[in-house]
Amino acid sequence: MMEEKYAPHAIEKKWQQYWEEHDTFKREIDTAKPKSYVLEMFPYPSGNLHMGHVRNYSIGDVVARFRTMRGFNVLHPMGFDSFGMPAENAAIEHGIPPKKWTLENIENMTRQLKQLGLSYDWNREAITCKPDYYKWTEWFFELFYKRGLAVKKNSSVNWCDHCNTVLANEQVEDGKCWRCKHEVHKKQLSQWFFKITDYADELLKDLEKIPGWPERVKVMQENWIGRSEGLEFSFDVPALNEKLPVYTTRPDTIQGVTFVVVPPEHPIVEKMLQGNPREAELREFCDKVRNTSDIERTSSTSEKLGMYTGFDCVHPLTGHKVQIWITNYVLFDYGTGAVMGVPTHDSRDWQFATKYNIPKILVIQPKDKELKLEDMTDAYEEDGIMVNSGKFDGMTNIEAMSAVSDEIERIGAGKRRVNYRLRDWLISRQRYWGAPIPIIYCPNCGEVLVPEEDLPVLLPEDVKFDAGAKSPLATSESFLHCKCPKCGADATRETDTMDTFLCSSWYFLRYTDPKNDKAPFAKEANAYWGPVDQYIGGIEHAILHLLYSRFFLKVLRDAGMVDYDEPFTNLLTQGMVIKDGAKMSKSLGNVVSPEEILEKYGADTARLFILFAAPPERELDWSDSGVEGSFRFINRVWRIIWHYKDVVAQKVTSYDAAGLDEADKELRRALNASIKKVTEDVEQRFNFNTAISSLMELVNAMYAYKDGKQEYNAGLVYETVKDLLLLLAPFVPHVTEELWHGVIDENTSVHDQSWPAYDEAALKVDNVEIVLQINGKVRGRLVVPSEASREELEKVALADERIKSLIGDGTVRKIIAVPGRLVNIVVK
RNA sequence: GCCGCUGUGGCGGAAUUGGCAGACGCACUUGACUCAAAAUCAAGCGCCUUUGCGGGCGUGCCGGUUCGACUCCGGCCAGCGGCACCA
Repeated sequence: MMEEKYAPHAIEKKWQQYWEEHDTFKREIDTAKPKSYVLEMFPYPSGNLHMGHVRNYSIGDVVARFRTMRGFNVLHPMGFDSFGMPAENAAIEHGIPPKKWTLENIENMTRQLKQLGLSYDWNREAITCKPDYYKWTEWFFELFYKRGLAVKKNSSVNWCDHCNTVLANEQVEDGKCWRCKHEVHKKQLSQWFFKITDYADELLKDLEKIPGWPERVKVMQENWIGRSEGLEFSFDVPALNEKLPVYTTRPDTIQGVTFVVVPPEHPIVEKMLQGNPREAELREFCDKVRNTSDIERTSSTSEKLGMYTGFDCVHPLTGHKVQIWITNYVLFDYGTGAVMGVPTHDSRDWQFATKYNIPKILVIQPKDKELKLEDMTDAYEEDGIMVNSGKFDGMTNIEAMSAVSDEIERIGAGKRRVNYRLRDWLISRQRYWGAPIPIIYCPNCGEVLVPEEDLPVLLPEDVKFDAGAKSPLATSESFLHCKCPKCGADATRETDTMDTFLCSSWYFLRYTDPKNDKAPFAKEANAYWGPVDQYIGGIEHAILHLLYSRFFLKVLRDAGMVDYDEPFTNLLTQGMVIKDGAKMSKSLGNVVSPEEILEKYGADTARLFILFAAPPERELDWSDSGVEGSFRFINRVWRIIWHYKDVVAQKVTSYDAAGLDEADKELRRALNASIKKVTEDVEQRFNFNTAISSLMELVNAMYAYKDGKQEYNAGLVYETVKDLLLLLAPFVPHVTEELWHGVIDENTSVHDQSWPAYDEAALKVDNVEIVLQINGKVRGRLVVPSEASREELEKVALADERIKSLIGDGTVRKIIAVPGRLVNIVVK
């Protein structure tokens, strides 16, 4: 039944069809089995899979298939993150409707995914741009709205001129749009936000609850959230009868304050400008600062500029007058948007004060030397002892931090406060291809939610895509106009859509109950499957998707929909696929398309190479001859099994372990060592590369056995062939299925079998080669019984002729014997 | 500037608890098979030195701990990635 030669294409097509017909990967809740939820980040349907996808999904597939064979009920779904700009650009540039473009791409990519032989339960597919999915995205918006977590507010937001839309903070990289790489600038607009900052503290704290995440991802999230503890207090501005609040993490330096700085955006600026004798000059300066690009303005290397406003405020502790300056180096949207200036203990303030000749007061002295103001060239930012600080003098600055905070709180000038770098998540987009925001604006009732029974608000198709800076949805008359659900008056719809990252913040929950039309998912279904046990994807989502999803889940938990705190228990971030030292890209011309590899070698070779070439977290260097090597290995497996097929056909399924000869024992040892290695590498470490190399060693042992034997032990050969196929099955699912049917059992699937167990006793060898060292240098080798004791080892080592002559008349000071490994003789 | 990761043969990588550095594969060399080539099978393959046996050196660099260090400690260097005027 099996062919003599390995023909990947026919085999792969055949078994893909077989799995589909037999629903091999369909999964239902089964409380009798432990569950495991294995998930790979779903793709954006750009049209074609790239090698990064192949790597991501090959890793996930091995884990899913392995865990299935280990007895888990494995949930392994796939879908498409299918809203977003590229579909809309296709419409603008080529006149293709976004829906058509997207669905065709999904079709093509689904075909490619199926060609890879991935063990997905396609019955659970989730496609975010389909109404049966985005209905629930809209529903979640309403849930957040009702919980006070979705709010429309006017603020300074990131705007991309190229994409004609606003962007979330997380979507601005290096001052540029994450998607089109054009420069982003700030705009004052009224937009919808999700209040992720309400969860800032928990998002930070709960990183402790996910030890299964890579440290670096957690560090990135920690930095992004940017928690800091400090003091917020106010300076009185008598001339305006106002208070000017500032935030500091260094309350200990408060007596060193010699100025206060505000950015042009600060509301107090306008009050100081009106009627100011230098109004024109100051306004010109403010405009100049406002017009510098954000990247330039927020770069720490930019020159610090400022102008004195002519206004002073009063220091809350000393009562001294302090000048108020307008500058370019304060961020309006962090803290209170105003900062106290301490030139002696903050490097930025030092630069500023030096440039404008503002006085400096030293308030901290280092413990080991004495600083003199006139000798200093920069601020002293380290710890020390308080000076020039009245009653705080003599304290360490650490003590002064709390003493000053206490004092400020006592006199009622301010309070301790925690601040975050994290900003609220801007979720509205002035784009067409996204889930509509289910809000209606009524002249009488204001903002009104679309009633739940009217969801989904469907995307209209009669729109103009090149509407410029307003949402294309505003160009559809049929969409725009509606009746107020509360009072029936003529009303209009919100024309912005939601950020696609919102759609992808809950898709892993939908997979647990994908066909539900009463709710986004049933609590019971999710209680069985959730949370995701193993999540696999690219590091580029370290902040964006992985932070939003964590936030989403916490809100759903508070709403009683789920009973756990974190969506992804374990996370594996796979490295990039590179070639010739660089990321594969069209412009470099080093792209290898999965389709050409599949055509030339088939899916099994592509999968095997990608898993063998590097450990999953590291970069993978694509090598054409390496692929060739993987193909060769599969052929080698094929030939050795072809060679043994008649022995296997005898179906001798047992043998007497006590009656084995040396060659038999060696093969049996290789088999059991390989089972152990592959099991541990896949289960505990995801070291697929070393798992595969041990399988290569096993195959090499099968070749050695072939040449070293007159008569095969049929039982041992049967066991070896069978177990080899089982061990290989998660990596190369098609060829193992073919061989399984061909030589082991034509009536069952290799993928329905249990993972093989190893026999510890079979790993033992009778004799081992140990190393003889003198002063740590290898000076000889000796074969000894493997259970030889320390004393015996010492004895045989000292009896060795070569060792004896090398010791000569030196004195043996010490002998270290490690059974099974070495004897080290220390000679003087 | 701050934080993180990575440095091992010609190349990808292995060494899981401090115990033979270089598993496995790629490339290369040789042999068998062949009229020949490819494929396959078998053997060799860190560097220097030696006819050979052997000897010396070797995991980015410098030092330390140890009988013994790719592995632990201290100090550097290089490359990559993230954050970056967050007060």
